[in-house]
Amino acid sequence: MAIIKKTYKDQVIDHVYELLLTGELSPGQQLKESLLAAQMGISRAPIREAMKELIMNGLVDYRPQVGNFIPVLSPKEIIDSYTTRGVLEGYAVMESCGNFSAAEFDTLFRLTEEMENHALALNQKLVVEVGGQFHDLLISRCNNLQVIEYTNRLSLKLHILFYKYWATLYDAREIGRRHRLIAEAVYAQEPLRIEQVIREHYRQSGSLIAELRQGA
Amino acid sequence: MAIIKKTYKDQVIDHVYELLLTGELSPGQQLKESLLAAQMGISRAPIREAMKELIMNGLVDYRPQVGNFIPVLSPKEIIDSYTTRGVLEGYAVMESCGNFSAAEFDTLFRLTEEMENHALALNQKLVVEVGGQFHDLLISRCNNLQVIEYTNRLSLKLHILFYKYWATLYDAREIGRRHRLIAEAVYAQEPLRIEQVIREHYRQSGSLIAELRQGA
DNA sequence: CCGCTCAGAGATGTCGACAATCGGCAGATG
DNA sequence: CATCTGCCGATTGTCGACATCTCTGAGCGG
Repeated sequence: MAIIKKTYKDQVIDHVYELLLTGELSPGQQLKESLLAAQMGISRAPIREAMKELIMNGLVDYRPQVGNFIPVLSPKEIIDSYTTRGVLEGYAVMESCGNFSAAEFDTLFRLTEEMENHALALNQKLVVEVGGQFHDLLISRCNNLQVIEYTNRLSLKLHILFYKYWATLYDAREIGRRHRLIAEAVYAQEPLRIEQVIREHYRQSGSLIAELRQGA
Repeated sequence: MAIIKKTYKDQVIDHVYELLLTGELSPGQQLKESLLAAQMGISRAPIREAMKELIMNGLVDYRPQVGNFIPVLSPKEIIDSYTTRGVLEGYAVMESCGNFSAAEFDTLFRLTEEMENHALALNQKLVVEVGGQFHDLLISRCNNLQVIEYTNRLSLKLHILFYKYWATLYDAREIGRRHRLIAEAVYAQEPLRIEQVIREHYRQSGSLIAELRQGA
């Protein structure tokens, strides 16, 4: 078993993730170091450490001498972030599409079906979870660690900030159709098509989320 | 005039950049907080703040409970980093190639010639500087801030870590040829060709630097 | 009524000291 | 001689207090 060391800083990060996912923190809100420190019963030092990491991942906006804020992303910024993820993930998969085994191709298609089924059953939590597995598998064969690092950073940021919108983005059929498109392109091992379809997927998802967020 | 306030943290960052560029810090070496604090006459707190930012930009490797180290990049990691920059920059330019003015196209070709001339005159410092202007101009028309942010981060990291290799990467003719290829692709406004040529440029540059570093 | 000044509150920035943890070395043990 | 164990020095992790900066709004003058 892998033992994991949890420094205070890491616990703070997890705590803020929770606050964001549960909606206790809203965009634009300030994250006050003293308040967080008091709530968690620790000093401000590890809070500040955690803030730096959150800033690095784009989950917190930092204004010098003023404070840390939950970012308020404009529609364009949302689309840009998703588009960028599409660029990175598209490249990662394109570059590594020859590394997949037959079993992994099968898994891709199986996950697609699972997602569609969970969506039909309106089990949105499982849709998101399986969706995560799908994309994790997609980039798992890429050995360009730099690309993977940036991809994962963006992925985390978008997951935390827009988790709640995922469930209602597409209906069940559309979810299946979209991911089948990706899986088929990867299976066909056509680099250009892979990049194109993944980029398009994220660009459209970003646009939809931007609209949803606008309406809300 | 824009007034800029230099917090200690920012000064520490600049200081470490200097140490890296002048070679006073070598890959693998540890950056001890106490030592840096003593040398700069400040406490460890702003040092730690600066470390976080350096870590975020990939200029420092962080090992929990152990310390901060100048990264030792393997040849593959060097190539991966340059490849990733090519992917990001390629997309940025491809996506914004329609936004350039006629004057900016002219500038691109002019900078290319300047680089070649400086290279012929063996003025390597100016080659690097004009090269920076060339690439800054290339991505200046991109309005996807997320892509620009990642591109600039990677750009900074590679600049600081491999500045000293740039000068001897290519001979003068090759520098001219390579950048003319890029400028022409942008001028032609052919998206696919732009991405392809920029990716290839960085992939090859990364490979060469990896070899040079190996030999040294 | 509008705009400026400036003091106060509250936030971040910095400090020096203490605690927790890691890596290596000496010595014990088989 | 090889290996394990426990200690030791050094470095990072955390703390509470103080310094400095920003924002706000009350008061004043035009």
